[in-house]
Amino acid sequence: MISTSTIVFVRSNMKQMSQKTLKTRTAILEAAGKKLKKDGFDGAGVDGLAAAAGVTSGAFYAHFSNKEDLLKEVIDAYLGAPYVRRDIEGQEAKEKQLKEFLKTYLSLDHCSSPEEGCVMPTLSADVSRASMGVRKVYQERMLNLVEKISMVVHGSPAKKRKQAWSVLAMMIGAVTIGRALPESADSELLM
Amino acid sequence: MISTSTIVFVRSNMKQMSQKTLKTRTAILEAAGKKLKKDGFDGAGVDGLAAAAGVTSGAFYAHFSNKEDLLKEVIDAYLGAPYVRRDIEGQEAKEKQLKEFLKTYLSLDHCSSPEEGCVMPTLSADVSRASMGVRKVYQERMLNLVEKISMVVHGSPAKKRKQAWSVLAMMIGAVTIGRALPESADSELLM
DNA sequence: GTCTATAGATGGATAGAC
DNA sequence: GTCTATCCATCTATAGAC
Repeated sequence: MISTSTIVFVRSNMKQMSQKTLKTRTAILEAAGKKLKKDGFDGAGVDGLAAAAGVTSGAFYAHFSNKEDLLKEVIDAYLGAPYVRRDIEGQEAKEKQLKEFLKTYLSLDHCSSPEEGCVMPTLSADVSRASMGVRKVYQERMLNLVEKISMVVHGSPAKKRKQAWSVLAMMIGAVTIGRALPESADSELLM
Repeated sequence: MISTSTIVFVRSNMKQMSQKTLKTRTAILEAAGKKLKKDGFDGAGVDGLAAAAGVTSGAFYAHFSNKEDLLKEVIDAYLGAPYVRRDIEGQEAKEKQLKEFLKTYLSLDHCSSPEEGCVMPTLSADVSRASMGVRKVYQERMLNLVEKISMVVHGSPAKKRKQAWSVLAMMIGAVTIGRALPESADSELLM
């Protein structure tokens, strides 16, 4: 199976591109991705997204066909990417890692910096208003995450998946609420 | 204590207004609120919000000082309003009502119609980007909900509140995910 | 591939007639 | 209080120079 960090840059339908081109594309993807998470899909303009990467809209449209295309690629590249590692062996070690993961995820730090944080709490509502192409990629990444999380929890296969979905839901909901509340009123909400 | 349905319309800082004025204001609040939930704060324009209530932007600005003011009032009026009733007596009846409530909340129906549904999943991300005034009202309404939910669950007072927050988080997260996924891929996510 | 410049549409908000 | 009309800023996307 191909790793997440690879599939970000190499897709079957992607034309050959030079190292420099790839570098610019990646820079836009990263900087614009942060801005997208911070300001929301409709809150960020293409000019601003491009400027975040130190380029102008002309360069932007050389790499992405439109703003929604960027959203799709951001989700494909970053949704759940850094959080769950596959290389950990043993049930106990996996559970420990999930707990560590949750502790980081449900933290004031994560709430304070949406631009650095997870894609799900900030962009899921935008995905629900986006085209089917975006939602398909979202689904693909989410199912990937669910599969990984369900490998850690207990119960029958169906129960495990259901619980994995619940864990994901709680993560997204908690961070969403934590960010909407003023200051650190969420001390009892987080872990 | 004053009831939610009353506080919607009568606030201490609100000037006296005729029945007709109040009726128009309420119509905008309701119709524009639905549109806000459907399209997001930045996705809905003032013209469109007004048009949803059958008026124009001129009328809109006679009732709300700006778009963010509408967001604040929508949250004040609708966040959690119809879901938890206070008039139910007895622990058992309360638990039963919470279960019924959750069943409705975590349903395909709720996911399919954001404009008719709860404010939290659609507008929380927008609140986190809004001014402190909006976030304060959001906090007020959320604490109100948490208090009601914590009256139903079990454990020590601190534990009860913590669990109430968890329930809320899961509700918001589940509906958010359910709406972002394509079609009914969320059969195992919902209840 | 990236820039500047711009087209064309829409955004929030105000002014003045009624 | 509500309308029409409008100002001005910003938006998405494209065109043409380099």
